[in-house]
Amino acid sequence: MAVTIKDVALKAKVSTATVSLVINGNNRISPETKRKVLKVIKELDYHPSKSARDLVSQKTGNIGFLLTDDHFLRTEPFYTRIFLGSEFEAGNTNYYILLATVPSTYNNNNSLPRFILERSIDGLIVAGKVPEELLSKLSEYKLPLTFVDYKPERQKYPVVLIDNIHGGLLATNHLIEYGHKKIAFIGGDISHPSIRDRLTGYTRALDNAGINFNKNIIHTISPYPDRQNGYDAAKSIFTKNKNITAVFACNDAMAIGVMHYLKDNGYSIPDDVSIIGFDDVEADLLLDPPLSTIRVPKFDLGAEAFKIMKESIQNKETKSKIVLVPVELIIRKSTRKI
Amino acid sequence: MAVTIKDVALKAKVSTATVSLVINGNNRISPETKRKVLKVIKELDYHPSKSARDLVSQKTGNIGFLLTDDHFLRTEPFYTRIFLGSEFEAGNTNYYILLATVPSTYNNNNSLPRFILERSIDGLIVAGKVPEELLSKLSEYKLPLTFVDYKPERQKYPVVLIDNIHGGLLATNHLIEYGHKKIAFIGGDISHPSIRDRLTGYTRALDNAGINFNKNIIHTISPYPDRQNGYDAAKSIFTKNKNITAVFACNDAMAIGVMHYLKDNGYSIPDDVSIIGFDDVEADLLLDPPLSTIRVPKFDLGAEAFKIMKESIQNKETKSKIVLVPVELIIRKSTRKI
DNA sequence: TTTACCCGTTTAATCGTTTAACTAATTATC
DNA sequence: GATAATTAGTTAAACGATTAAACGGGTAAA
Repeated sequence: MAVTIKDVALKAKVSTATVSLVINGNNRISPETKRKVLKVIKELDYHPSKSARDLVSQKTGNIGFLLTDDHFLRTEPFYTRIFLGSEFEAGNTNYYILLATVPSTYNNNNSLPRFILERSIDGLIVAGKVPEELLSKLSEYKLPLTFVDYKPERQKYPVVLIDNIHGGLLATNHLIEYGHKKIAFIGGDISHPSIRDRLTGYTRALDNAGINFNKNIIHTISPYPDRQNGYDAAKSIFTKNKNITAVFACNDAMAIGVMHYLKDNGYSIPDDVSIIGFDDVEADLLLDPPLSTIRVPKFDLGAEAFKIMKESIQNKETKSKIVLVPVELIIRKSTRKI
Repeated sequence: MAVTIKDVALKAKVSTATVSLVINGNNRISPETKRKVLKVIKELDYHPSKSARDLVSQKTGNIGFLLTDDHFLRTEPFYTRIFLGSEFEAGNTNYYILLATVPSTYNNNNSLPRFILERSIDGLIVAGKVPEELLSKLSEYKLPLTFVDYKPERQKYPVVLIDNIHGGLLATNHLIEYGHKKIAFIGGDISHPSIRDRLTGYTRALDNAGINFNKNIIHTISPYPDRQNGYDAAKSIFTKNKNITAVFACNDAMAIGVMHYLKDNGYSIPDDVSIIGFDDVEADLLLDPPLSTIRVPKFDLGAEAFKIMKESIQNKETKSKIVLVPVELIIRKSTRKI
């Protein structure tokens, strides 16, 4: 059996209360007693039991991390990186992260994750979009929440988001600085907030540079921003417009599709067309040429969400602030000056 | 304040013991009382507190996952995938995974992870190589251990490993079946068990096919199996041997280096040289040509380790069995028949 | 000298469960 | 019909900490 506070108290000839007070740095204890107790603690290699502490303090030292199963399992490790960022940040603290997934089809018949029902978390990080039903059930608990990469409708909690507008601005500015004027935008579903924001950055950059906005070279009707849709979008844009010199794709997957289309049709990258993506997925470096892009620090998103969660637990306040995590322009070989 | 067992007992007009017995499926309780209690539980939406249960049962329902900090943070997400595999498998059970990293320079002055000292795990999964000092400190606790992708010296615990020998066999057989006889092996430090095993698979396959083992086309002196070393190894082998038709690289990183060397020197892949790697990293698909390889199911490694951990907690036995997780041959475009 | 206060420590309740030991009522056994 | 065995439930201790309240001795103020 492990060493308990009683063993320490006995050996130090004090009460368990005294030991507890020493451990918790209470200054009511005389230096002498404190020294004596600490000595015994060291001798016995005593460490307080977390279970016992949890019960009496009505805290758990755990923070939940919630996402939908499809986000957890999808091939491109976006949300799992965020999760690892939270894990990393938690490693520097006294908290542990507990992970749970909910079905993306979550409805009122589904039950909440076990860690909520059993009260084994002090706060919850929600990553990515989750069903509305889940949110309303969640709000019945007085649990501190923090959202990351998703801003719920009626937002009353802290939210950590990618600075998509700035990213769109950076990418487009980069192309403009390289002398490009005919810059196509290739995006997915425009109703998705992050894609909308990236487009906003794009138009803002054009505006700032006094370049005319040409809606013929803007593609925002793909249902999902994947490689195939990037390929198709490039086809539809490039067959109708002959003098495009640069493309800003709303993410790397689409950018890769665009690259494939261009290669298949005799364009050379970046000699004929410059191209920049968004995300900075691992594969970018292996492409030919390596893809310039906007780096999204997924790890940082998770770390930031954790920090905010920790704060809002400790401050007992639920401010609804929005934190934008900065992105970074990564220049590789797929863009060139003209 | 949350609903407790007392609230249920009060409302159901029974003792808390009865409620507890009902929850835990004890058959001493009459169907009638059971129904009554369950009804109240549902009405009050009662869920037992994990903290309280943990304390009294002297279990925690948590399993620790331990690895060194450099393994956690390294770019190629090998161990984090294993971790996610364990997380995934845990999601199907009543366990949570707690993550902790230790410095790769761990020595006796470092303390053990908090979750061990505070007794907040029921078992520990150790992923990858960890310092010997850590292991000996660990063994002072009566904690069930399971190792994954690492077999400690004096192994007394279950170990989950990649079936490297079979992988080497599969890769080499594939090349042999495609008609190759002059097959180079490009590996890193041979003292590393997994590289040694892959080489063993290679030699065994040659043996089975009655092909002579030619040590001039075997490269096992690179300190670390990365891309640059792959490039250099290819240079050293190909400048001295002219009639190599295929390469088995001990991992994909080296294989990519080999591909670069071959391209830089006018070889065409797979027309002049077939090449196969090992690991199946995401980038393989984006290479030109896409790389044939041996798929290592990292996720499965973690899941398997978790399953074994769970079993050995429940069976209270510490068998020292070795589980080999099967690998899979993935044929893409970098290998061809001659 | 009495009263009040401070200081350092202890006492004892508490957190929310589980479970061994007990009890009372019913049923079975001889 | 007396006793034993079974059944269904309760009582109370325990898990290992924290912490409000109580305590007693010493000192300072009245």
